[in-house]
Amino acid sequence: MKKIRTRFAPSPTGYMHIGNLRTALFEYLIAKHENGDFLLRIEDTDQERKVEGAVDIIYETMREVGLMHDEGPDVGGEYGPYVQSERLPMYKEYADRLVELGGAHYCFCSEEAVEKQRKECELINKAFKYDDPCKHVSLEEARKRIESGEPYVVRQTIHHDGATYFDDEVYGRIEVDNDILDESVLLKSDGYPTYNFANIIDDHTMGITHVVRGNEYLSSTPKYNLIYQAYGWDIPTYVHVPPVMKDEHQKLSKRNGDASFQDLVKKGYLPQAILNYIALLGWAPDSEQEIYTLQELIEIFDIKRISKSPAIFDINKLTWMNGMYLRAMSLEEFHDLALPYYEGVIQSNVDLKAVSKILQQRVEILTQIPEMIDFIDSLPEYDNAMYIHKKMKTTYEIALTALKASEKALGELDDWSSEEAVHEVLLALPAQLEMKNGQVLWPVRTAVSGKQFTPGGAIEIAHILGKEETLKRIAVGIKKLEAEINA
RNA sequence: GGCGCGUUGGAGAAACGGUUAACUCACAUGCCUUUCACGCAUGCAUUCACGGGUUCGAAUCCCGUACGCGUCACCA
Repeated sequence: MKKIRTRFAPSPTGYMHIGNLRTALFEYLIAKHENGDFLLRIEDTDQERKVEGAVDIIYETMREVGLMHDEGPDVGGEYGPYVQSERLPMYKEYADRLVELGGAHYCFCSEEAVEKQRKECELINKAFKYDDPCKHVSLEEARKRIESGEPYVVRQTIHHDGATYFDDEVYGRIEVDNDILDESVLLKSDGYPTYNFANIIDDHTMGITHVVRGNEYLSSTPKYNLIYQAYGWDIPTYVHVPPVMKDEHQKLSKRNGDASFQDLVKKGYLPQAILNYIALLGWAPDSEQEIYTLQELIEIFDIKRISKSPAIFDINKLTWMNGMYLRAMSLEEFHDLALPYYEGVIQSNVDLKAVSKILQQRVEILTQIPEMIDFIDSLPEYDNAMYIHKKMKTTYEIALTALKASEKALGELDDWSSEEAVHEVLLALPAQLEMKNGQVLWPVRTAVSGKQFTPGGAIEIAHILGKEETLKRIAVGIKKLEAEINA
């Protein structure tokens, strides 16, 4: 059996679209599942849409996500060059050959002439199909006109009888009448190939066995097959994949302002979690497992389980999954990731590792960190009502008693190096005061944090803040409560 | 408009003609617990867009309808 070869062929637009990334993932998985090759090809035939630095974003994304290509512009390979703009002479050669084979012809029509016909079609609400007078120009004459410098394009020649079909791995057999196929431009007048053509030539000459792409190409695929046939080439295996949607009507796209891969990373999502999540969009494993490493995906990926219908991107589930990844890693790994988010919000001298420890179990996306820990540097203004907690059964009086007792007990504790010591001191209080744990700990937590919700409880927070700061905040609490009660 | 494709709960989805339609997210409730979160447990589609048909039996096969999406560029 032939070695499977797939390719990811993005245009350098400066934006790594989530849908494109998923296509790349599928291409990678299809190849690697069979120990095949995965290559990267840059499709930059549209000179007008070229964006500076866009190719680097592609490399960067692929690296971050672990989709390493075996061949490509940066790593080389036997089938190069891997950038379409560097393959120009080749397309011209193949185009000429296709003309000789009868699969295409030279066309000298002006864009205006084509446009005129298109308008007419639109008027009568008919699908546009260019009726090209140049089809009847003899090859000899055409060559003469080219020789004389007349601008031209190479246009596909289609015999409008019969039907063409192909078997897609996902959608099954697709059949269309040749009669509706438009004879589109293969080689533009600037000498660049169109996507239609470049793709075919590149995929064939690079030995691509599985063409994976969005299902918007489903209806034009028969046209491409006609070209393969004209050359006498084997038609590749087609894997058309359903789109990734923003909602039930719109695809995920930059135009809609939807998040790109880079945007998501910036928002605090992990590349691995993103990859894991998108693997499950439009594809489902034969298992109930949700969390997969890339290696596991390679092992279980099966083209047959790719879905035909669109999938809506659900940031909610990605967020959940990201939290799973965060919690599954070691404290050290998490700490390294969290560190940049402490920058500027924690200036005081606290044990950041201890902060990471309480955060790891609660953070879902990294960017949530700043607002979770903003109370560490300075005690926020807070309402006394926060001391009242129904479930904890606290009142102002109870809270005041608890704080006073805590102030005294903690004041006598000198060794704050371990959390255990603080734990021991505070947990000795409820018995002494004949209170429930929560009646002591809730007020303390409130006093030291000034927040409704905090990562970690009274003990962890007090330990992180240290003796001086903790006592200072408890004193503030006592003062506030006394004022409240006397009022 | 022609052609192509799709339609299982709020989202991702399983099911490959055979009893009560998996599982995950979300949501709700309870337990655990010093808050939140984690974790655990329970609930959440008498029904698979709709209408016919085939069959002893259909989400699964066939036909039609509706709705949605794609495509119809010297963009990819």
